[in-house]
Amino acid sequence: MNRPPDQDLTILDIAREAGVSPATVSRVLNGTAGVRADKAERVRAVIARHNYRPNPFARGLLGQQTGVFGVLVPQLEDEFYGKIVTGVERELRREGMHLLCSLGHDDPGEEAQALELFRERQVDGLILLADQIDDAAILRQMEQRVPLVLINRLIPELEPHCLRLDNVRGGYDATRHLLDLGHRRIAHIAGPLERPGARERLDGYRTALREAGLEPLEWLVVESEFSEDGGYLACKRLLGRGEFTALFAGNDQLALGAIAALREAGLEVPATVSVIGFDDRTLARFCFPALTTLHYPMLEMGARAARHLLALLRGEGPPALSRLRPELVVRSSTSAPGS
Amino acid sequence: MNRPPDQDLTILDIAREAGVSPATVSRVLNGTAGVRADKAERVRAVIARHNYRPNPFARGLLGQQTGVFGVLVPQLEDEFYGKIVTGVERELRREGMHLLCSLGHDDPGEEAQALELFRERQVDGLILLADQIDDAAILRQMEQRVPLVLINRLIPELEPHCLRLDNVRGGYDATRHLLDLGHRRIAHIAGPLERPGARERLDGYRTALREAGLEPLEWLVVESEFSEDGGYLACKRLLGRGEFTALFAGNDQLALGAIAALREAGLEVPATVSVIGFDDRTLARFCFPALTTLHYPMLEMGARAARHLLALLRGEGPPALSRLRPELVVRSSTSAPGS
DNA sequence: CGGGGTATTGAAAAGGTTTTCAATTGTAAA
DNA sequence: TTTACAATTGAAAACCTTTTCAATACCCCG
Repeated sequence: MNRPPDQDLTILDIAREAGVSPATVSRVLNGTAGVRADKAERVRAVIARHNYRPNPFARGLLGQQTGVFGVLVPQLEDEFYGKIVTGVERELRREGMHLLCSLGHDDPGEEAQALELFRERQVDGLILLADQIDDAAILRQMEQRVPLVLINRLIPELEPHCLRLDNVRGGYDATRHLLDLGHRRIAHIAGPLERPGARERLDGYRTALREAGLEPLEWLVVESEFSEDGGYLACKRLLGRGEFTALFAGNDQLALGAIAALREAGLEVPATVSVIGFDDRTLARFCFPALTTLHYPMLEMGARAARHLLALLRGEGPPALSRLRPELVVRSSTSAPGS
Repeated sequence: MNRPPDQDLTILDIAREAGVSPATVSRVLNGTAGVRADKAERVRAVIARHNYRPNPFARGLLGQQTGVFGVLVPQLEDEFYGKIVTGVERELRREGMHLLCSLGHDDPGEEAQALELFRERQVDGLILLADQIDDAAILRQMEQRVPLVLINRLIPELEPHCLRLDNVRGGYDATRHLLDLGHRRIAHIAGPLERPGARERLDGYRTALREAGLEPLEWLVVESEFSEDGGYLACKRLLGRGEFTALFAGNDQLALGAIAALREAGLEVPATVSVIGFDDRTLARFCFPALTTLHYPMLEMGARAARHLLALLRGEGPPALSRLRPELVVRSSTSAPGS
């Protein structure tokens, strides 16, 4: 059923065997213009018999669609991005599309290189997960009329194609969970605030506090890069500033670092301090104590990006996409204060 | 410095501006045949000025190199494969090569599809991490004269291009570590034994035992798929069979499942039973107790595969590659018996 | 200065598809 | 039966590069 194609047949061979001109075969292949039904059927039969597929290079040379999508992610060492790519791939495979994969390594130059690559290779569409490169460079891509979807980034001009997590909601839910448990003094380790995602989570945190009648205290918030070491150091800073019974970390790695710092300070998690993370990486399930966190639906995010792109390609206009919502996963790192 | 190319210049434009024929430009580009030094210099200057790059589709159409490598991995949800791909990408990027990425989803049909894709797209080389497809299908690829590297798989005909971890050694080192701690009754949860890697780890285990003057006991070994649930069930089976003070799990996930089962049975790790894993995924560092394990150098494996392929492409013949050696990482899940 | 050879160079073909444009066929109306 | 159109179809050009083959330029020697 998945027989390899007979050697390398060209459209000429198919045309000859079907008794038509190559132009007609092409028309059947692309569904363009009118080909008389009986003739089309005959051509289709020959195509199927030999499992013929047009040479992608000849097509590309004419500026046609290439059947390849470009995907840019910062890296693949973190399962986070791997899962997103997996989500993308599953959807695309179904449509017979392929994936040209590039890593940005958190470097604006490499991200730009990747875009250049994608242009040169005439990809049919782009899925970008790039923090470093500036809006202008991305917009320039758009002028090449390549459909494009951004993940975790907002460019106002491209808003309908920006797929994001509802981070405000996530920050709110995380904080709310701690409030519901009875915590009143809740610290927050934010990710780098130049990142919109980190800012949004902070916003959600503040909103939840205010809604509970608490004024957010400046000294309870520290900023850190998204890493375990960062979390460790940030938590130490917090501990030096005053007391708190709960901590909302901007992501799971920060949470792990923070837990290490708390443990080192002789504080028990969650007995003395509750900790909640964000993203729900695999290790959140296995670390000790197992981390309460907000689940980032990575596969789903990738799948949506792919479907969005396919829709654009078909000229369907972007699907109305609500922002994806993170989901609270309660494990063992949070509890009522002093329990 | 990384200026995008001026619109889309063709080799004709370059030729005209340099006052030579397109054939000469082509020769300069590819370093073929003799072009008089001064002329070559002039051409190079024009190429550089416009940052011209030949159209990859026109090249592909002529059966030339495409500058793209195919990479097939089972999936990307597990950081394991993501890290390998990252290692590959880093090396390739340096050479200006790109990555067509396909997932096999542990399905022989999808793996075959991927190979077909790679053939159709005329990739310059292949890096395969595929367990399901049979040797013959892979060897058939080889007849297309595409350089190819296999990771974690041995096909005798392709031996010089098979890049593997020294699993026997790993199994030996793991068991030896437990023996050195003073354990005598050491159980093993093996991965699926139709996988060579799993068999090799088992071999290493047995060798170490024999070397220590212990006869491997059949009932101390169970087989399981590589998953947490599998580890949990396998460990329960072991517990039903008799007593042991240490357990060597075929990989980290198995170890985690086993630890859950041990905990459920009221046995402490490592106080009552020591557990050692394999691979050293991120979670091994963070789970509780932190897992002693053998580190699989994933980035290095990917990087070597890429360098190997590049060497083949340059016709250098395969680098003499010793099998990569896993490294023991001692954490908190192992200790002397009864301590 | 002529001959033989080598080193450079360019013209043209090839590679497989799509698309334009003109030609042909078929159909319906007169 | 003829005319006017629309529906199909095919020939040929175009896309951009590499490579073959023949031609030209250059060099050294006699």
